[in-house]
Amino acid sequence: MTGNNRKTTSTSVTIGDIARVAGVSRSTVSRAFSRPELLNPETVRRVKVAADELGYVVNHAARALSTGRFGNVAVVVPDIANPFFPPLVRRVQTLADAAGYAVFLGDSDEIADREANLTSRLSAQVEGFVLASPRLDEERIRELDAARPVVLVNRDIDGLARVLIDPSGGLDEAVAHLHRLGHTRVVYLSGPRESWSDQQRRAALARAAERAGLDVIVQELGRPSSAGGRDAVGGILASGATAVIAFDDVVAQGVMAGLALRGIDVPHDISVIGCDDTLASGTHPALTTISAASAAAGDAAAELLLGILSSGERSDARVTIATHLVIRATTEAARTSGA
Amino acid sequence: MTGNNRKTTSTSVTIGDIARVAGVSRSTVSRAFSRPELLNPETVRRVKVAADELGYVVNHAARALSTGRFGNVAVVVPDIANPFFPPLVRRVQTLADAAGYAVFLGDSDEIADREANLTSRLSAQVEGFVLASPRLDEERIRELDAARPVVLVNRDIDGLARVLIDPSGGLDEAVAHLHRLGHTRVVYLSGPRESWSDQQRRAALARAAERAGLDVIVQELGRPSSAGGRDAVGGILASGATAVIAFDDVVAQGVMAGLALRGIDVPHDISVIGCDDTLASGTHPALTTISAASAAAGDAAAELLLGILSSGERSDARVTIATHLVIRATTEAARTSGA
DNA sequence: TTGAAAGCGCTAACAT
DNA sequence: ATGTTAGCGCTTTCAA
Repeated sequence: MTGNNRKTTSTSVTIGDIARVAGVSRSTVSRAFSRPELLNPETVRRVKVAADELGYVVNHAARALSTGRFGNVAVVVPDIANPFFPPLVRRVQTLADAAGYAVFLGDSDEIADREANLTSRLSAQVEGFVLASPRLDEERIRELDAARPVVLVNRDIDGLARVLIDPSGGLDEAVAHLHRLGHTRVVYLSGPRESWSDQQRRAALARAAERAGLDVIVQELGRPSSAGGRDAVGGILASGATAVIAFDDVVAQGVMAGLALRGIDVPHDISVIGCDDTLASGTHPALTTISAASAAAGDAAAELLLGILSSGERSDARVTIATHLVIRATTEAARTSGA
Repeated sequence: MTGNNRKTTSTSVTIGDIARVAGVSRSTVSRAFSRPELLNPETVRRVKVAADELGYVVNHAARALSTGRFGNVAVVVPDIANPFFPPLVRRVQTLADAAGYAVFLGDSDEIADREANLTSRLSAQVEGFVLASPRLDEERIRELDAARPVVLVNRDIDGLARVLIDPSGGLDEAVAHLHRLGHTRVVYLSGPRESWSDQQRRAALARAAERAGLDVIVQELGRPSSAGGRDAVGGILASGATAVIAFDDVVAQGVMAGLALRGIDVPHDISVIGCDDTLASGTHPALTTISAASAAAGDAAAELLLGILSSGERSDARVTIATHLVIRATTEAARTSGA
């Protein structure tokens, strides 16, 4: 009853088919979609009716070939399974979609060369990129940007559009918090070497600690993972520190698991602070952490990119997102301090 | 010193340019890339040299237009921020990439119509789909599959390729476990109505509970979220149940948070079990849960799709992934039972 | 307001 | 082993 079982030939309906059905030329059909204001409204209507009667969907490849515009953007991340990224990806997908773009996802697995492959492969079919925490060297990023506009997240390259989560606010508060609680020595569990965020965090922490007269020991970790955090507890314990600040919440969670395994109580015996606030209060005890608002970063990045694409003008905007300390249960007065 | 600063005209180099430089025809250049075995090795070499001297990168749109093949696949999920999906997406991205496909990501935000939009928009530029936990009705999925091969995850549609995580093993064990501990009444916090997983879980739980003589009360929840779980504790408490099984770990985590807020101890006062094992031991207490291996599901789905694409033959494979109970700390003997 | 014609960059018969 | 030719589906001058 509902209607006509048209020949839904799974093979694509073209503009020519519509033209035939609607009794107009192919250019008219094309215009009905791209510049309907140039046409007689009645003609537009006829075309549209014919179009969805036939189940027409545009062939983006053909359109792209003709116009040079693909209607796609790409977002590439080092590890989509790292909880920092999904909210970010989600926002750029949502905003891009609303603006009519489809989005490619690239996961570089934290390795720069894979990222290079992805971006060069993708650059042939996207309008622009959001590169979140890229591991690529600056030169290759600049090259990419020369071909297609790039918006960076957590990477600060002069002249490119970027959104930066500034850890210093949160880290200042963390250091002050720890200091107030009587801690005098803290270990920082680092992230990947290529990570801008890690470099920022190291530096901000060093500055804040210097001011507060806190001792900070940096322990290298590489790929941020729960297992990495777990395996780091030996070193942490050996350092004599009473507090640890981890590169991110996932690592912090691993540290807590490792500590628990050894029967060491958090926060009684040792305080721990994470970064990114990706685990909410889902740990035990609830993790004190530094906010990171990855969804907000995704919004900002998407807006930047879409702005560039619609205006056609590059941007060297540098938007900065402040952080703060979220105090939960894993920090408390140091036991072993005060001799 | 390193060399020649060629005219890297960010505007694309074409096969014609290479042909001119290498002194061959355009078809020869094309063949040098797609079927080099048909050419004189020396010719191939000359072409390749010219190609990367000019910085050539293939125009996928043009290639797609000509061949009908895009070299892209799409994976669509209801919510990339739900921790079940990232590992899955990651595996399909990795395997697809290895097979030479780029991957589109679609996030339907749990809404069927958005999913429909995404898939129809994407179907014009992909070779095939992985639909993870689709919210679409069967008819629309079949239509999509008619146009492009679809591999389903956690959705069981006859005749389509699908990978199914079967909750019954884990749920049987969960019920037995609860029964053994003396629980007699358990509430099940449901997931989205359109979710095949939820339907399976309800049914499997009902069967297992029936066998064990356990009382199960289903409490509807809709979109699975931590907040939803938190808000459900009122109802849970009112039900008089001593245990709750949640649709997924995120919901379970919310329940635990809500319980903690009211000073109710887990597992002393009430036991809780999650699903999917996405939070590892990252909760407090560590969550007893039902395994789900989303990464494995991603592998299976990717292999299925790539198999279909390379063989050119549809598949109605139905691969099933078993689950089991992972006992951690949130389950223990019922206090309030036994009158 | 609409149509005709050319061309986007590539591949694929079909020659040679 | 290589060149010629036509055409994928769409947009876009240019004419009418």
